[in-house]
Amino acid sequence: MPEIDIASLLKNYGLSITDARKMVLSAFVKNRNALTQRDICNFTDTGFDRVTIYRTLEVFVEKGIIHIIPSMDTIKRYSLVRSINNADCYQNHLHFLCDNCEKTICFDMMPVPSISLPAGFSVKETEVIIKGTCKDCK
Amino acid sequence: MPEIDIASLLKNYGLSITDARKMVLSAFVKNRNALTQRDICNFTDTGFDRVTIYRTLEVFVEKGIIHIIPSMDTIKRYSLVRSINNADCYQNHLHFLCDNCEKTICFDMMPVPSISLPAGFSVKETEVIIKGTCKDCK
DNA sequence: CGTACATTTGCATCGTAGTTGCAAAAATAA
DNA sequence: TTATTTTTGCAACTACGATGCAAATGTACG
Repeated sequence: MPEIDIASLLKNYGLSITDARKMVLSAFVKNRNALTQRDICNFTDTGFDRVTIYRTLEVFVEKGIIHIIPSMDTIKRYSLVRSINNADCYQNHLHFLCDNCEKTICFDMMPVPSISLPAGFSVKETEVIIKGTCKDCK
Repeated sequence: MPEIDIASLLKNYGLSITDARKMVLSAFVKNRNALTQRDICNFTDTGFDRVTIYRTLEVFVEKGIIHIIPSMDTIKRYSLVRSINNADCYQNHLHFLCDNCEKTICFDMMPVPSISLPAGFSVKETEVIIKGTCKDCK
């Protein structure tokens, strides 16, 4: 039963269990792509208010359940945090942006090569955005 | 004389030479960090209209003079295209985001390791965003 | 150098993503 | 079940960015 998993997942993150949160979290669990507030409102078509979705996404980011994917336009995109952290606990995220279907596909399971920076720069997180054509569009 | 360089640079890109374009381009040439429309309006304090700056940035992106840096918020950030393209003409961009001073620093001169994706995905451009603390803030 | 045409700029206006305050509703704890 | 805390929904607001159009500026050519 997925319902139970979602609810206990919320509990594990120290969040109270509400219909909106269950809905948003399962949207991410079921979907490999990045999601926007609009995606979530439209796709599931449950009648939650925009503001509720915004606030739910905000809380999920604070708790480290999802993260914001850097993007070129002015729309915030989110995806589940599934990255393999390396020995130093840096977070690495890898996403693919298809310039045809415009989907953002998560490749967090793939290793991101570490990049050495000049002295004095400390690294907390690495985001790799690869642009091109995805396998469904080619 | 920097004026002349800027003007001929515009000409080389097939653009007519106007005060607004000279101002915006020199802002990028003089600045190693990423710039927003607001940065450009505030920093130089020449009285160009917001819209003029937006349109200038748009034209510069089309001509390949600057590019949009993926970001986590809803503000568009731009920086000069200075990347070394590899043999296959992929564009690689590397930027550092300081979580203290919030500057976006361009490291386009550094090589970006190539990442192999599953079959069927073709790569046109790679954007690497490294988050952490910059050398001035540590 | 001055005129004619093309391009760019500024103003007003609009669209939309995201935010905030507050009262009602729902969740948690006792 | 009740009391307290948290979350939700509504309304209103902010800010970035986009668009249409007339005035101003740039370019090309005689």
